[in-house]
Amino acid sequence: MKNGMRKKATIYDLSVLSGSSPSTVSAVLNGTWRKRRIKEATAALIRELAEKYQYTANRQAQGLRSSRSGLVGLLLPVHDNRYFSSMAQTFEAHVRSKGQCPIVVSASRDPQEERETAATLISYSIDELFICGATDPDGVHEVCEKAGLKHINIDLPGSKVPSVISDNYEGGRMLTEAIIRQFPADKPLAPEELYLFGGRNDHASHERIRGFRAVKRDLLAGDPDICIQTTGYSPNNTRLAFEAFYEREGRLPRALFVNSSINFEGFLRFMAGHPHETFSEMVVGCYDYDPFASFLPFPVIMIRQDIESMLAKAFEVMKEPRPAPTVHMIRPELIKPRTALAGPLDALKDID
Amino acid sequence: MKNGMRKKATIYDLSVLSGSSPSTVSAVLNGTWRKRRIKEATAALIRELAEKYQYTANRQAQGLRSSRSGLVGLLLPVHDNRYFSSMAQTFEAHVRSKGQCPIVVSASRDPQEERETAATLISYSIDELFICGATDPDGVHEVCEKAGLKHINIDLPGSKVPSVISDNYEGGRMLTEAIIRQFPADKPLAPEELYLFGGRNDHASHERIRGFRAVKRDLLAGDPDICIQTTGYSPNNTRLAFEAFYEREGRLPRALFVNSSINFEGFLRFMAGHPHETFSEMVVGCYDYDPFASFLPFPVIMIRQDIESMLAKAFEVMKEPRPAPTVHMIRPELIKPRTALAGPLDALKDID
DNA sequence: TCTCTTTGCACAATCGATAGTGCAAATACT
DNA sequence: AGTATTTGCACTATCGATTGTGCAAAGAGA
Repeated sequence: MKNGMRKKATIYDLSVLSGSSPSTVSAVLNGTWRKRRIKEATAALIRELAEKYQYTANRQAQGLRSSRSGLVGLLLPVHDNRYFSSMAQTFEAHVRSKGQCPIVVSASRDPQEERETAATLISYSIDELFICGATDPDGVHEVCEKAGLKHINIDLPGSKVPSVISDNYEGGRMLTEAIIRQFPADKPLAPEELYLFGGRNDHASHERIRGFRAVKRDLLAGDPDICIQTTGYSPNNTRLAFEAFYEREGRLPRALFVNSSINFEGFLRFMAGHPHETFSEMVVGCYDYDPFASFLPFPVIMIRQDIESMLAKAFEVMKEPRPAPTVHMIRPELIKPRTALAGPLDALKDID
Repeated sequence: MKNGMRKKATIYDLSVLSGSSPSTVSAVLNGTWRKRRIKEATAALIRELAEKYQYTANRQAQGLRSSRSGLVGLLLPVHDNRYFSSMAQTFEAHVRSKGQCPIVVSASRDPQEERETAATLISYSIDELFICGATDPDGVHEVCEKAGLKHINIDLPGSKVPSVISDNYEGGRMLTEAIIRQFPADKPLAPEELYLFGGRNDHASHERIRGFRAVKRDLLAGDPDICIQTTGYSPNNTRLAFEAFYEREGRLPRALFVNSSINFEGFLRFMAGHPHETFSEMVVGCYDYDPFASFLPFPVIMIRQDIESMLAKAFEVMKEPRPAPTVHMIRPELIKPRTALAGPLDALKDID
């Protein structure tokens, strides 16, 4: 085995070594050789040489010629959050199983960055783009459309192409009901004791709030507007909202519906400044699941969005030739307090 | 603005539109035009047309010609964990600021998958590879070396190229000492009451354990071997180890050093099966930081690895022409219980 | 043996950008 | 005016693969 060759082997190298033409080598190595009526023996020889010289196709050349790169993009708001990183993990498995290469990037929930990032991915001729949690899905759509790039929305719906989202209304209902039922019948919750914090002017927040209000009116017979505090998705703004509330009221609400784990982090920041006892009587529901959050010192009810099903559906829809711009809703799951779910990590073999 | 053109504009299109040759267009748009003595007016015209027709260079063609793709790879064990997803987030910011495109993939801590994944990235002619937490860094090294790809190790060191890692010995010491000091002088910890769970036969685990034992011997004057339970990185194996311990001893150790947040998830699974009181008296130290874990019902002391500094150092070393295979150690930070740190998320603007 | 078909492969154009080279026109200089 | 420079750009090969087309040699059929 003579190593040390600086440059990678190409079909031209193998062509010389095998005595066949580059096109023959190409056909053998990309699987189209039967169609081209290449002799089995020729193919075998070339495969052997390819093995010996560790040939791997140059994807840029392939992509240039075929205008398909084998790259599949996932556009996320951010990486460092269990929801989105689980999304990345599951996405990667899907893409790799199709023999393609995942490329996951984040665009900070900024409409312009979303469009520019999409454009960058397009310049690499990615084959498909999954747009997850975009602030402006239709803006990204335009960029993709113009480049003839197939794309789909996840988590937040757009209007031009199919979307696969969590059933936020139903999830909001489930979570609200679970929060209310967490209180014993002899100390029931009053309507003004259940607050929702977080979220902003996006579809997911709207639907969750709609579910929240519906159940609240049903079960608690009341729903004061003051109980909805949309703080955006910034942890710090969320913290400020809690500080303001606490300042005003001298206490926290008995029950809390937190719009996302990112808002929950804002709550943590508030917690850091206040003693344990402040929280001892409260119940929190959070739309998103995080294993550590599930074990906090007060009951935390969580909603786990069914990432696997959402992505499975998205990949399925992606396979259709010209899918209608339908919104597919996937029912999320209610997770009771103190629950440690298995995740993608569990698929790993662990040696040593 | 006449839209609707299916295919993207190329330098040939602009060449026709501008009346210049493709090479002139290319030079103007890639910035080498002054060197080529192109008239300012010609350049202006071409730039204007490029703007109008929304030209963006085809990176595959560029890459094929120049054998540089503008892609920079990060190889992770897994995505869905705060440590690695923060790594991805910070990495992405660095790469984007250099005008390149990040490509983050995971290889499940499996040596063969690590090598194959590196090979895949190489087939896309990535410019650099950051190998993070690889089980077999030197195996990946061989693949990169053979392809002439510049690379560096992060988190776990290799022997052939530079590595930037957390100072695990010092971190292990800091964490152990903090755990011990968490106990009041009148109820001090005995050597056999402090256990370490998690980790395996890797450099990071070894160093953390070395730090653990050194401090334990110093402060507690004893260090029984039984107190080290290496369970690997699987949450489930970790849970089993705790179950076994509990079965045997009828209780948990008073103090715990958990090797990583992934092992901590195994502890969560154990917690799910046991009532609150089981943990009320204990102190846990975890090597890794997770904001939610920091607020669990018992004191959790955490180590935050300094991801920003590690990556900053890695990118700095990467710039050197032929860096020596040194191991650079970055001191991690001790995080006291109930601490919610700001993260990369805080850089986001939040509108609405 | 001679035509007809099938087999097996080589040739050459192409994808979109880059960079070395060469050459006419414009300008400078004597 | 005549030569020497400089300016401004076009030409062309190249990166590594894909694919439509063409053609010689081998085999089949009469």
